[in-house]
Amino acid sequence: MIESTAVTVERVRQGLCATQPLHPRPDGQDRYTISEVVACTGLTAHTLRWYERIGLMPHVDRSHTGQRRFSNKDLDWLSFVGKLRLTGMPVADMVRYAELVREGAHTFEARQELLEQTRRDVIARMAELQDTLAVLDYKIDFYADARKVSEADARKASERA
Amino acid sequence: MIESTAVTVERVRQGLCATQPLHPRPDGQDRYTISEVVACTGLTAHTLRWYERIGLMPHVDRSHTGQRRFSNKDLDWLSFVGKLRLTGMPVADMVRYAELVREGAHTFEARQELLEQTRRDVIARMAELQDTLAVLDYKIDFYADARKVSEADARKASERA
DNA sequence: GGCTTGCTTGGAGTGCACTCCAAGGTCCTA
DNA sequence: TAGGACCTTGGAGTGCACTCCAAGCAAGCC
Repeated sequence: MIESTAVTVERVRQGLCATQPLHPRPDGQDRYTISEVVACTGLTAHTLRWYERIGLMPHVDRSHTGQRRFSNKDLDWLSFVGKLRLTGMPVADMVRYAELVREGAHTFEARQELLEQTRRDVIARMAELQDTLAVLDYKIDFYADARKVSEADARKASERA
Repeated sequence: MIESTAVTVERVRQGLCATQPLHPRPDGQDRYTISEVVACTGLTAHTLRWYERIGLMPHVDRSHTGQRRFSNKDLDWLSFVGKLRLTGMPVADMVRYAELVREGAHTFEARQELLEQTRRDVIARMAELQDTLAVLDYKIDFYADARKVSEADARKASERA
C-alpha cells in the first residue's frame, strides 16, 4: 500500500498517465524508455523485461544500441494486461491470450471465449466478496455492540461508586 | 475449478455440510476425525494440520491415541476462517486475528479495527473488479461484432458466387 | 493374525509471480 | 572526457500458501 502510494505520487510528479492523457507523444515520436514506462504503469523494470521474456509482451522495439523503446501501442497493451491482472487471471492464461492475438484475426472466437470465461470468474468472485461482506458486517456489529455494552456497564459502576 | 466441483460432489455424497445442517452432531458427541472435517470443509488434511501448526486454529482436542478430534466450535471457526480467506486476507493477518481472540474480550476494539480494514479492502477489490468488467464487456462486444461482420461478408460472397 | 485404510510428525518440495544480482555496456551533462 | 545515472543479460532468490513425503503407529474388518 505504501509503495503503490509512492508510485502514484511519482506519476503525478512526472506528469505522466495519472494526471495527463495516457500517451503524451504522437505516434511516430512515441519511443519511451523503460524508466518512463515504469513511472507510467507502476510496474517495475524487472517485471516489464520478464513480461517480454515469457511472451506476455509483443517484442518491443530497440534503439540502435539495443535499449528498449516502448510505443503507444505497447502502453495500450500493458494497460489491458493490467486489467486482466486485476481480474485475477493467471499469467499463463494472459500469455495464451497474447499468443492468440499474435496469430491474427482467425482467433477472434477463441479470444472472445477466453474473455467470457474471465467475465464469469469475475462475477463469481464478486459474489464471493459480497458474501464475505455480510459476515464481516455481522462480526463488526457484534464487536461494536459488545463494546457499547461494556462502556455502559463501566459508566453505571462509576455512578454507583 | 474442476477440483472444487469434485469437493462439492464429495460433500453431497457424504451428506455433510452442503445439504445438511452444518453440525449434524449435538455438542458433547461432536468429535470429528480429520477426514470428516476434510469432507466437510473442502480443505486438505495437510492444510488443517498446517493451520494448527501456525496458530490459525486453537489447539484441537485429541483422542487417547493422539489423533485429532474436531468439535463443532472448531468447524465454526474454520468456516469463519474460510470467509476471511475469501476476502483475500493474508494468512499472517488471520493468525494475528486468532491471537487476539485467544487474548480475550479486551481485544474487541483491535479485532473490530482489523475487520473494518478488511471490509474496506473488500469494497476496494469489488470496485476494481467492476472496473475490469467494463473493459471485458467492451472487448467481448468488439469480438462479437467483428465476427458478425465477417460472417455477413462470407454470406454475401457466397451469394455472389 | 493379516490386510487395508487412516492418522501422526518434521521437514522438504511446489507453483506462482515476481524480484534481485553481478557484470558490463550506454547516455547525458559539465 | 569524466562521472554518474540508466540500461542490458541470464540466472538465482524471495514470499506466500500450501502440498507432499517417509516412516511409523492405530483402527476396523474377515
